[in-house]
Amino acid sequence: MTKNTRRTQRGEPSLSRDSIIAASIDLLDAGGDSGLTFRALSERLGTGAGAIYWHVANKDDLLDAACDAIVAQTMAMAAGSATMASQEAIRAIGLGLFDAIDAHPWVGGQLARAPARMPMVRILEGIGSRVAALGLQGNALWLGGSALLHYILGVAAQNAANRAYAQTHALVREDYLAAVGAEWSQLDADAYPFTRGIAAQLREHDDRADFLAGIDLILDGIAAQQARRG
Amino acid sequence: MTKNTRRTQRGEPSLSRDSIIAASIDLLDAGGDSGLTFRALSERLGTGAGAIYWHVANKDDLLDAACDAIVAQTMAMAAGSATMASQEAIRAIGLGLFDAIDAHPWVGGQLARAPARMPMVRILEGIGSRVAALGLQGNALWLGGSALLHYILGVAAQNAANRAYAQTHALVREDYLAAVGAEWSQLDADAYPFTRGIAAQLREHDDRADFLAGIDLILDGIAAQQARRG
DNA sequence: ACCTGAACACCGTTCAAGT
DNA sequence: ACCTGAACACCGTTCAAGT
Repeated sequence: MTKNTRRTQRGEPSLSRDSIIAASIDLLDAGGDSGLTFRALSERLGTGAGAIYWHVANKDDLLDAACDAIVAQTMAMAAGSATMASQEAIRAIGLGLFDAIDAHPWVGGQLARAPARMPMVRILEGIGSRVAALGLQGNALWLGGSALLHYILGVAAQNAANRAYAQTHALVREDYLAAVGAEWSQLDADAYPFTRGIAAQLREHDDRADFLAGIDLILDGIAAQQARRG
Repeated sequence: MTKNTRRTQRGEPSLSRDSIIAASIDLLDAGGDSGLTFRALSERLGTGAGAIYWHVANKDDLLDAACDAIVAQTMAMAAGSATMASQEAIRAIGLGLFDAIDAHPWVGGQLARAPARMPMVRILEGIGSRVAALGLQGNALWLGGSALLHYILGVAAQNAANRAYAQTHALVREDYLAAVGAEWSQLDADAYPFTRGIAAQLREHDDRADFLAGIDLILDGIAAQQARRG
């Protein structure tokens, strides 16, 4: 993610798709979705806005490539564990993604926005192949894989949104949760008994542990249906 | 959703928050996220852009209110069935939301973007109270409720993103799925065996049935853990 | 082949001025 | 109290012109 130094060797292009993507990731990490603009990017790279369009098609392409760089790296690390049991491997993939989105919250939003593209395919492949190794086939395999995928993407998007909201309103996690908890406590007691009841748990909960528990719930459901089919 | 007729009674404000929200929903339904602008909205309402700011705080407020109008109506309909078994009620809520997002795809994106706000609280309350009725308490209740919530929001966001992508590229569902399937079929056979294998199923699958199967998977997982706890 | 940078057609939001 | 509409500070994207 080092700053691109222009035309380091004579005749070589001063800009490359990779350096543009790396700079984009830096901007997104620093300022969230609104931190990446072609103006900020061209200033950082020391070029004009038009030059960037020679290497990327448009902003969607750029966001997709930035997201894919993070996801590809994350999946490569999580997949290194070939000797793991399938259930363990699925948890490892989930946690790897969780931590990656914790470090790069904009990735969660991008995964929710760009469906069926490479980043999602990488996750699908990682999850799906492990579900297949569990012994599922045909429709059960499809359903198990897509349930896990959608759950993971759902948590990713919500985490990203929570982070973005807190950042926009200049709140740290603690204060953000306290504010939401306070709001929920003031909901109408007849209409929102459940939400009022859990408002207190909001402050103490551990996103990462809860995320893992959700994966286990789905894995248990898969095992139960598998046992029922015999 | 009828066009606001200005100053129908003398002295009455010609604009109202409700009429602004209704017009916003129309624009979002017709043109997706990019269909809602203050310029399009003010033209449709026959006012200036500044007038709208007297009734809504900003665009986020407007999007949130539009989303909440749809979700509130959906939850009110799904909650009408008080005699249902809890598991049935959870499925009914899920399907109600699925169909609402099918009719208003932008709602899925908005749910992913605005965390812990009223639309999400309504869903949380509907789901959580039914999970509580299943007999869960304490941490198990929290985990079960949030797993179902995240799964539902994850599917909602992905469906919305798929629809938005297809609309932007002027594709009908069939052609969109065919295009994605074709892309997946051309992935490297060694790196993406799973994804290549399910590319064919992509065209035949039923989003709605798959969504329901995912809910059942989580409900089965909850039941299995409940049985284990005795 | 690659880059420049001004220009275009948009945005959300503000605000003095009106009624 | 409510509305007008021009103005402001941005966007992403294009494109003639340069090297």
